[in-house]
Amino acid sequence: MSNRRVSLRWVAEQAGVSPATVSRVSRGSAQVSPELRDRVLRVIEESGYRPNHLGRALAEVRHGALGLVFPGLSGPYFTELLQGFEAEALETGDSVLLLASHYRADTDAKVIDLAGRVDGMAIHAGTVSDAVVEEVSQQVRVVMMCGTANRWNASVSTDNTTSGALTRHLLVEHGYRRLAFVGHPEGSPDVTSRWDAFLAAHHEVGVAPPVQPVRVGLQQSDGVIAAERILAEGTLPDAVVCANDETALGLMLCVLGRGLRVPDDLAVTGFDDMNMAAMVRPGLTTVRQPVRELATTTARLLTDPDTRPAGDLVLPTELVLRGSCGCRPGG
Amino acid sequence: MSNRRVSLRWVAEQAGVSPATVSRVSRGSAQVSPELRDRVLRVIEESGYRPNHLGRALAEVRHGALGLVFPGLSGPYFTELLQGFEAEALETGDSVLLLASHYRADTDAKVIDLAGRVDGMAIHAGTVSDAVVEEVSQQVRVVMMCGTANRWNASVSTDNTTSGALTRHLLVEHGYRRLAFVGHPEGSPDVTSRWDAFLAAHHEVGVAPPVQPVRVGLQQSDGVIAAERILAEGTLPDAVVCANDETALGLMLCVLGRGLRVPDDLAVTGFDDMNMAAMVRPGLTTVRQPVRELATTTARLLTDPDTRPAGDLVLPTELVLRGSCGCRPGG
DNA sequence: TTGTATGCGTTATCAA
DNA sequence: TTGATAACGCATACAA
Repeated sequence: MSNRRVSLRWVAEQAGVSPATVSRVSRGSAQVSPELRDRVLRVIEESGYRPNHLGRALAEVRHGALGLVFPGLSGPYFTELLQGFEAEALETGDSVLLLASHYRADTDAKVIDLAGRVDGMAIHAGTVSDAVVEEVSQQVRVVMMCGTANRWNASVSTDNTTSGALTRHLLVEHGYRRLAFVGHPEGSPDVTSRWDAFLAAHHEVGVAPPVQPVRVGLQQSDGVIAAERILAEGTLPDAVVCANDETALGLMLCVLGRGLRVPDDLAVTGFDDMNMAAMVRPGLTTVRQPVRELATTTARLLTDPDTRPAGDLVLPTELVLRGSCGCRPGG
Repeated sequence: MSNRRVSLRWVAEQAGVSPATVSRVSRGSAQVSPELRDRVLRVIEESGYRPNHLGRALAEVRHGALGLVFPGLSGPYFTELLQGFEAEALETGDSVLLLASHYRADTDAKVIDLAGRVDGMAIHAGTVSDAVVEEVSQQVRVVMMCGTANRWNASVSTDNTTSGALTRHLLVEHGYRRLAFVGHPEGSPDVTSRWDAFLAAHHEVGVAPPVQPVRVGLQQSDGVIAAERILAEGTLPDAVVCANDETALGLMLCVLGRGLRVPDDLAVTGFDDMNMAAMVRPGLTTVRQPVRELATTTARLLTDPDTRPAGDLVLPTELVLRGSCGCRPGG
């Protein structure tokens, strides 16, 4: 019977050995004579003994858990990040403690509390204050996702400047002159970089950028909202650069639903290269970002014993040309 | 300085009081004279002392954490479930340990391990074997999501039979005769119920159902695959009932991209009523399922001290008629 | 190889 | 009100 009263000490008594011996057998940490080993193993088997996690963690000074801090959870981006992180943590036998800030006021306290329950934590940029990041960085190993490293931790992000290459492509190859940008630059460091790259490309090429981005969130429904806002204005832009694929897809869906043609009436681009980008018609021109690798790399930095703060690690991204920008006409 | 060597005992020595007194002050569990209280508080403040989670949990025999076990993480459905659960857990100060099975072989072991780290766990149906569910149910409080209760735990699910009402609507109100079903009935209990209700409705009305469902997964890209499979066949069905909104949206996207008209050439329905369902054109006819409530209810059952296994709790669902089935022509 | 004893950081019981 | 002291369950130096 898997009675919950079975402790290591209880097993020791039953087997007629010392607690230390049971511990050794249980974790295979040292040599034990076959005879005693069998006796202990039998009792463990019959009693369904399982080492108590808290006792072990307290003695080992190790939680066997990793923390993951996000602003929110919605959308395929966070899903992929979460999935990759969790899968990687699973490999090393670590549990994953998830914390979403939901932009609540008491997030700092929650993060600090979380730090007391894990061996390391990944924090997505734009989620908690720098002060708190610094505080927990001194307590547990921390890796920033999509942000920048500080003195005590490392960071992993992807190259957002490809957003500039994409913009140049639209401006130079296709000769578009009026571009719109959909996204909230103040909302997240990633969007900030993409908007900056978007502006820089305009200046390089010598075309006037829009004075304002269309400030919406990063969900698919935000793309629909953006579309309606853009359609409500007098003249249509030549192309709209969305901060991510989700909004691009929502926007395309809405625009196509109104009978407009993409890219003929309006070119559309995204960022991420998520599954659906290749499946819609026309295919979505976008920037491929290794989201899963971002997650697994982060987890590995947290897990690997002999890694130390290595500054900012930037993963490469890649421009992916499909039909929605005007390339491969008819494709 | 937030030196990590500060233990309760250390604080006690610094303040010149007993450990018990520090504990009392720290957690406000008993009356302490203002004088000693201030002394202790000052040391706590200056040292940045924080009670060690493991020590506390070990003594209190309480983890302050909830586990969440899913098959996978992808898609808005799980995202919403996760978000709701996490938010509710946050309310009571519980941490959330996330475990995705990824359909791996060692899932059972992981689930059993998880059970040793939490006070209660929510398990999504179709994730782990009944035997393991039973085993962990005797160890920690368990609530099944979208499954059925056993002797030791409760379950929360939503009413999938509305899928039958939806099918009848298609058959009776619109007079469609050839329906297709997109989803994998053997893949999850939810889809099983919806497929069953779909078949039952056909029998009720006296129309022959399709011999086979279009067996694909539940992601948006699966909807695209399903569309291609359906279009590849000779004749188009009158309507296609998708197991969830995601696949319905993917399917619609693909079908509209090919120049077909919804619902004129092909009616489409989903299940969930996620955000996008109301935003696409035509609006997606679907069944509204209270996903977030499903999650919060589950979390509350796990959290509330005076709840006990209450059998199966079924949340109501509601038929939502929009344009994609043929209702409100032109809407 | 095996056992003893101590520490990990709290909480809680029982005296004082 | 306060302080010893014994759990809680396990790991590990150290001794045998």
